[in-house]
Amino acid sequence: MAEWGLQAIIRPNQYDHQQDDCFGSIDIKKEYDQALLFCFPHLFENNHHDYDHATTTTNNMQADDLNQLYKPFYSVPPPPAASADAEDDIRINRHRFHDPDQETQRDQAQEIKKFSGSASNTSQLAPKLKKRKNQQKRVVVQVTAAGLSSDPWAWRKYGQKPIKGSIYPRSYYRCSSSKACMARRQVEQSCTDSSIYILTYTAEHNHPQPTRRNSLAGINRNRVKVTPKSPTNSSDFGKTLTKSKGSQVHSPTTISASSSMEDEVLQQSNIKEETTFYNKCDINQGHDTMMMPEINDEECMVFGDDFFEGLEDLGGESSSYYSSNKQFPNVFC
DNA sequence: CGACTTTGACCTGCGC
DNA sequence: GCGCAGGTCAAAGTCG
Repeated sequence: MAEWGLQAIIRPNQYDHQQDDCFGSIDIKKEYDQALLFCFPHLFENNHHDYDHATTTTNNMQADDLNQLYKPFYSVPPPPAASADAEDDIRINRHRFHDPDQETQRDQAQEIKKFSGSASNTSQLAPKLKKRKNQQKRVVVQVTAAGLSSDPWAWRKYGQKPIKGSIYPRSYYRCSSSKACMARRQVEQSCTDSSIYILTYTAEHNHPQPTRRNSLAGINRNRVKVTPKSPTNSSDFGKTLTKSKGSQVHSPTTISASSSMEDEVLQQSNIKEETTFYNKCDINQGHDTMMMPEINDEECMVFGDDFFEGLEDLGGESSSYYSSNKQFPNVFC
């Protein structure tokens, strides 16, 4: 993973196993749970009667569990349940749920370690982390193009920046449902696999999930079909980026507007998502697979800051494996 | 007219 | 303090 700042990838159907061996004390399950709740909370709504788990006979999730799960991400009650179809299809490993209070305490402890711990320890074990001081807890999700349009929240773009080390710019979105909502989303395209987009969610929504997206007004604009032109290097791309008014650049932004493939994805998904955003949670036989909505097995990887920090400590061995093989070692699975 | 995208400028944190 | 890089602002233009 030469240029990609994100140093780790994990597949949702694989992280269940052996992650303790791979990542020590890093709680990957926790990150994954958080990401799912953060981005796709409706997956957890009123579906407890359908939750399934391959290794237990208990299918019921207590209401208290759900309340606990929502705490970190909602200041208001969750919206009504998703469609019955979605309910039928959703399968969630109950063992992935966790106690957010414990999580909060652990996060705080980690933060304390991170910023007030021994400098010698951290500097020796890992390269200096370039973290913004006010950086909030964030959740990183990898999705494909379809996954981009599967987000039920209404996002409004407020900026785009070329990112050092990446040939693709990063787009910045804020929640447009409510002006007071501090939720943010960053979208950038993976350097190693242009079909993968990295979504980074920060802050949390302070309002219920919209039943309809109110951000569709601009989604059909700029539908000038231009063959995506992959920039050859960062500097070239930067020029293109800043001079591209009127000409589309293949970027996380224009992807939603100009790519023909994305056009189709969006047009189809825009229709579907008003009734049901998430109807494809799947279980592979024998595997405990939690599918992101409308995202295939290969399309979704979720992880958080703690995860990356742990990997940095590991020296990037795992990430180099992915960059060279585009596959995940079994040790991740 | 309202909501959107685009994009240059500006702000802020961090390393040196 | 300076420079770099990430993040945000806001004006301008577009679209339904």
